[in-house]
Amino acid sequence: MGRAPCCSKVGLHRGPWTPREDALLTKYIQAHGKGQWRSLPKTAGLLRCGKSCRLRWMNYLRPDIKRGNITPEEDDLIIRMHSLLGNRWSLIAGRLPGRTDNEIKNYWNTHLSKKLRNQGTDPNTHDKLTEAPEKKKGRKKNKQKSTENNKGSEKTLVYLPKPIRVKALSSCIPRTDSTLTLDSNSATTASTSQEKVQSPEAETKEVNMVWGVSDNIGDNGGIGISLVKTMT
DNA sequence: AACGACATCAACCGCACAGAG
DNA sequence: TCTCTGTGCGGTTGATGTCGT
Repeated sequence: MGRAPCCSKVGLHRGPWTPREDALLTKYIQAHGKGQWRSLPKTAGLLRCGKSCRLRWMNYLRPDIKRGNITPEEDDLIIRMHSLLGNRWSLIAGRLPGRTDNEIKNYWNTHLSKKLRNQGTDPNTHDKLTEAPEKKKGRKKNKQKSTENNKGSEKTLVYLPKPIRVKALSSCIPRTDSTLTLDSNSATTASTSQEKVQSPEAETKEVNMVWGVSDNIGDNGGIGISLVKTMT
């Protein structure tokens, strides 16, 4: 918003989408399918850049989108997935039917990181904070940016594996939102060599547990994650 | 009621990867 | 092998809503 455009977007509409633009985009995708984002705006009659169209569709217009009302179960799942995967929002979103990476990212930044901090857990490392959780009385005076928040936890440096792209993720981990049931034991497993998360959602009902995580970067750059569950 | 501070979230950006030529 | 194009991701911004004084 405040930055210079990455490509020539002179004459293109920016900012919030209007219902008319939404309708145009939806209509076009319903008729032609998604893809070809670059040329889509032109053919659909939209004065937007392709990226913007894609984002709008993926995050808000897709018919299978479920917005708001994140359940405590989803809450818990997000937290555990984040402890395993870090800020790999798209991977986390892939495990939450109808949720988008953007929504989860926002939800994490606004709610969950705060919640964890109040519980005395470092939202970045998921370790126990040494200092007492900050007591919030009313609203804070100084607005802290997320980057500054990260600097605050500079005591314990944790080297999470560098976020990697998982090739053809959509085909490996179906985002068909029917594959995951939060409270069932028949959870899906990611069965690729690059990403293997052993159905943490299967244990959502366990309350007092500790997850030990060891991330191994494989030879092919993939992540091997092994979970060690310890009941407390 | 008015104002300022803070919270939320939609949208943007740059970067990296994959595939085609 | 290199370049170009399309796509997807994570980080960040800023408009707007909400709350406290």
